[in-house]
Amino acid sequence: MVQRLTKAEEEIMLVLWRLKEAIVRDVINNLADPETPYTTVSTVIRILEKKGFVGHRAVGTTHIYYPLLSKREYLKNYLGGIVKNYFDGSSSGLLTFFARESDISLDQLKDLIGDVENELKDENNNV
Amino acid sequence: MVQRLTKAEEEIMLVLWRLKEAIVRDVINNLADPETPYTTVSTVIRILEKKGFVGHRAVGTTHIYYPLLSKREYLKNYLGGIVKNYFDGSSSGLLTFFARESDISLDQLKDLIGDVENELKDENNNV
DNA sequence: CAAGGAATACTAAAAAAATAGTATATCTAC
DNA sequence: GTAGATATACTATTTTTTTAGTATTCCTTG
Repeated sequence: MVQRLTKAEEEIMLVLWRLKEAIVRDVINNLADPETPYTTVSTVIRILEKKGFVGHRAVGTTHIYYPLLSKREYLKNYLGGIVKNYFDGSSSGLLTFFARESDISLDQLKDLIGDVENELKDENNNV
Repeated sequence: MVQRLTKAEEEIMLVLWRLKEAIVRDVINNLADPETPYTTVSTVIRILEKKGFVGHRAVGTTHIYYPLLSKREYLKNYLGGIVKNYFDGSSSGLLTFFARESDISLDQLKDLIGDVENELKDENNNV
């Protein structure tokens, strides 16, 4: 099972997921604090690489980093853990909580279900 | 904004949320590993207390601990952070992802929406 | 080809988290 | 009231995370 990202790791992974691939400089430019020292970011990326979250290919002297674990896969695990720990493993438990606590309105919720319904149908037809 | 729980803290908070209140021994007995040394658990609880997640009242020499932050409140923040970071702040984004990736079926989803709808209506009538 | 710039590697150290031992206080049972 | 059990406080160590400085390599440009 994939381990959880730390705060610093998460921020960097979010950038990598967004950019698909990036050199350290790109990552820094996309952080909340672009003043973060180069070496700080570089270190965290190398830790991510050691943990298997990130890979790289070398182009000359620079490394182009990219996620080895997709955001989707990570999220699936992450949310799965939350469902397991906070909702007794009940997916519908999370959904109910979410519907009630989020700022989403009932109408939006209904519309959304329609969308989801359509998407799921499409997916089924494709298989 | 409430900070995120660490792994060890989370496991203990989940027990406290479940038991409503507990002494250290009760917490230990409800951990995945009930062999965890007393002092280890005690230390984490005292850290949780320092951070404001937990309070206690003394009865003789023992402390009865209880959550100061409800599971609901914590989850709201926690999921809110996930929505913000992973779904561009879009609640419906999480919902769609969740509906597609979880093992919940479309029919279950529809039933569930009905339930949520009813619950939301009830809540509105009460206000 | 030498100087400067840009990149990563190496190293390190502070801070936080996780784990746990020892000391001390207090209740209980005799 | 003393022995034993039980509880927390205090202290400490290891590991992980976070942050960042210095060294080195390599490309580029004049």
